[in-house]
Amino acid sequence: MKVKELAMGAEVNPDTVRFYTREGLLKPTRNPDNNYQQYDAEDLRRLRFARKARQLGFSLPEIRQILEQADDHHSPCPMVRDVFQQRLTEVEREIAELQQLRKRMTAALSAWQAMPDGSPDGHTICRLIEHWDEAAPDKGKKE
Amino acid sequence: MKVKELAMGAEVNPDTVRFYTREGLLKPTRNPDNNYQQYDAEDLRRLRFARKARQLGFSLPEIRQILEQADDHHSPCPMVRDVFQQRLTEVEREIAELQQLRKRMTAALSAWQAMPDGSPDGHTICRLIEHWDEAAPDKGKKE
DNA sequence: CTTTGACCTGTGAGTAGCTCACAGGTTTTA
DNA sequence: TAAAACCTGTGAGCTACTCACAGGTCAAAG
Repeated sequence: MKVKELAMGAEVNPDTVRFYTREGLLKPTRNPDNNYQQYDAEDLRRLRFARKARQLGFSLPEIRQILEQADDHHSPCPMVRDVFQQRLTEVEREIAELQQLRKRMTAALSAWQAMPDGSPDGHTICRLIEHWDEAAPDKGKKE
Repeated sequence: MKVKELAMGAEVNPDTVRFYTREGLLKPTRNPDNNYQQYDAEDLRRLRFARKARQLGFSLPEIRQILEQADDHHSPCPMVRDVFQQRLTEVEREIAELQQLRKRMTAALSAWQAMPDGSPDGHTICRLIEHWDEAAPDKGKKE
């Protein structure tokens, strides 16, 4: 298979195929006639695997590690479980953080309803922002 | 004020001060003796403003625009309200997306409880991932 | 058989918002 | 007076792609 064929087979951008190849996730051979990359069914499996793993939140280095373990005939599954658990924890942290942010934002919005716009006066730029955490006293210590 | 002093005043990394200066958010003068950047109270206000706006999810270009409007003696507040509303919408979309992801992840995790690890056999790399969306039939079409 | 268009190649830049590293100049402290 | 701490600008690194570029290759149409 050539780049575009592989890309279509996994429904990704051909540039992504090239990128993954550069990154060492795919290891095509070469057609000695024209120097084109030659991918096979195994590469298609790897690419599809990589895409699914990405959707599950694995990073490219993690995916590369998993593929390398599989290449060495070790089961990558224990590692997959492990990394996956960590990712889940992190996703939950991100959700909590965003919900916190949304809370602060809606609080700020409703506090702003009552506030006039005002022009910059050399001391303040826009009161809405400069005083938003007083209006929404939920301390947003990020991270 | 010099870079580090301003940075401490707003509790940011000195490199962030330099970066914001490069980006045109801060406009220090120069000390002709040694060519050092000279910041004043106005810059401190701008920097603090920028940091608060970042916490609220404004991008640097947006913040620059707001500051420029204020420099022109126009009230930036209507724009602030507008961009802010958009950001809130986006934050809510991000939350929904992450919750969707978490749902898929927890579904996958519980499906994996029952599955053995297995070694790569030339057809599969790690069943956990390759079959995860069959186990968790919630189609995750990522936008 | 030649042209045209679609494909291939590698490389480098762009995305956001910093953060860090580097090499060299200045100021402060011991 | 010398070391430590700061300043300067510039450039790279982080993520996971995506796109642009210049030049080589190949299939079908004229």
